Amino acid sequence: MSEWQRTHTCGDLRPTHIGSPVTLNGWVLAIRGYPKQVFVDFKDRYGVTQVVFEADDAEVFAAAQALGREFCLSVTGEVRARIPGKERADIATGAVELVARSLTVLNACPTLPFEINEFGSELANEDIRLQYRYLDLRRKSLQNVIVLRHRLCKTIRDFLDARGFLEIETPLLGKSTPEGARDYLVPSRVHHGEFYALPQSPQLYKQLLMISGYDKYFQIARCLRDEDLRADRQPEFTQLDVEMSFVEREDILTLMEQLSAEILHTVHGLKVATPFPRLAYADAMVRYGSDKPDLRFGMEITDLTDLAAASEFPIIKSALADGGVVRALVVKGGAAKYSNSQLKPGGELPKVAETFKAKILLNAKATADATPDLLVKYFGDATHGPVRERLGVETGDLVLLIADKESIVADALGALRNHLGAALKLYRNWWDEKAEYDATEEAAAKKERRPAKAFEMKPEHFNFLWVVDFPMFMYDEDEKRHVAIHHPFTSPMDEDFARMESHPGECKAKAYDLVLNGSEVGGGSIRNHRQDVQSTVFKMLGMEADDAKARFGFLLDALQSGAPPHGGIALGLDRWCMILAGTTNIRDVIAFPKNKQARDLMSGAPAAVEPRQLKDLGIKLS
RNA sequence: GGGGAUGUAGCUCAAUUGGUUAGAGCGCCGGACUGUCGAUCCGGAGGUUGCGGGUUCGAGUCCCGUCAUCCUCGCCA
Repeated sequence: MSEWQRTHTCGDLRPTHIGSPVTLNGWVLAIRGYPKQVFVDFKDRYGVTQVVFEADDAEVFAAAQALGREFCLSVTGEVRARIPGKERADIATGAVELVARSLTVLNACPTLPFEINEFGSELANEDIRLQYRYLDLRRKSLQNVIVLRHRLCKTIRDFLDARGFLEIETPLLGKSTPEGARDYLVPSRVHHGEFYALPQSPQLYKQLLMISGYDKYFQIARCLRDEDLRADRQPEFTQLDVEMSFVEREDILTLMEQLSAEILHTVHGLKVATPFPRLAYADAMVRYGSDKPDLRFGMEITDLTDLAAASEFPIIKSALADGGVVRALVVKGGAAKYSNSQLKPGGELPKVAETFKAKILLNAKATADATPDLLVKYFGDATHGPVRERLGVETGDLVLLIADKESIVADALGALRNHLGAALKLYRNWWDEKAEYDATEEAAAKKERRPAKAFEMKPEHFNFLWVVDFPMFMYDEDEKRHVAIHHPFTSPMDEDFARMESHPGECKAKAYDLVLNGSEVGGGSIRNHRQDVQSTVFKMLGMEADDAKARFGFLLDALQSGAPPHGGIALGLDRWCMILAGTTNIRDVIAFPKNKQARDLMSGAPAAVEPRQLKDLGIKLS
């Protein structure tokens, strides 16, 4: 054993170790120099131990003078009790300290480009932290997330393994199937002019595994999509991919409910109630303006189209004449919370509606002295009463209305509902509550030198919902054809098999989404295991028979070779991690993420390559 | 691809209507301090205000362009 190899971690030492010789390896967190001692807070991912270098040992004392923050060290010495009254209850090793007898600097560290500690000072800009990701990852809170992610994956693997699932790897180099997202392409050196595609998901392979008889499959799979990024989107992301044979929708939903409950229990010690509520897509869109509604708060949307039929108000009249709808949100007690300037065009709320293409956001305050009464103006003398009744308007409420195309009304009111829910604190993210709690509790604990009492999460912080009964197709105005709402391998409902071609807009799919706190955290479907049904779906998506054969011939052939009924789901692991870890930034849950421009700021990827490499590939840049 | 925000010291941020030599905290360097607690006290170094152009007697500040980063809509079967 090398002399520098550790006997314990920086989180291990306790009073029982007093008198023992130990060696610790780790990094310098902080140095406090005195004439007679140097104190070093010594850390690794397990904890922090105070190391003392004493002046009577001239050699180590001199060496300690030269230390800097984030140096990597090996320290050998003796564990001793801290002098009475100097113990610290707030750190695990606080009763003892290590007296250094020898010091090995394993590696020095230059002046830090940013503050690694997240203590007091604000975090540096993300781009500089991404550039030095290896330093940023030394931050305790990032380490916690990385550990949580491991715990999540381990829980999933154990859960599925215990139920007979096999984890099977599928290829990274596959065939481009230009339906849906853009593929990342990989040029073939052996076959000039030909390309592999990196998988957007293992969808086809897992279906083929079902056909091969591996009836319970899962994979924690990397998926790649060459699309523009968002705060919650990376070019490569991870899915828990699951597929089962001889199952129906309920089997998948039940399994995922059990898995979700198991995850919450293992990761956060919470017991969430199952089964999860279910909501039909159509209801979700009308009542919440979203296919992934956040049900931690109410504020449902109310349809007023029928009552608006006689309206003479120009905006409503023209919207209805164009086949549109009129729907409203009631903000309880909102009349006093939103000023007229926040409500007029360009104000806070209309801006939200405008983002989602709504031409105008109508409002009406229900106050005792409201003159003119805008609901009368919008709906007329005869109808404003029934409108008021249906909305349940009370004095002090604010009514927000949009009259427009149905999809616009749903999107805009759905966005407004989310905006209002956040602005009026109708729901709280657990991490926001925790931040408030920590700000007071940790400060108090620090002052009193006691361990901070941990914030307690509740099962109610995690609101699960299934959205089911999605439509099969959606007409794409730009492409002038139907596109699959889920994906083209999804099975229509049994009763819709026969009318896919005659009434595509009315067909529903055996698809389902798992929603957690207003985030889509999973999506799946029962697949087409009959070749004729699959062929019809392709046809409906505008694929000619030979086109379908060229792209998916292997699947169509396989479906005729004893394909069992099958279905599955994919959970967005990164998003799960975000919600469990309490962040809205996907980069916080990935060890080495890309930035918004899909660049790795640390390595510099993507980057130009040697002309020789291009020549090998037969590629000329224009 | 559209909209928005930001860019000033190693880091986080100031700098009045366009007006002296661009400041502070943290970090860094040096010193002090007999047990500290991600210290404290004293001193010091550190800037082509992202880059390029323009307006002006004078630009961190105004204008044009450009680059970078983030947020957002489109997009993401």
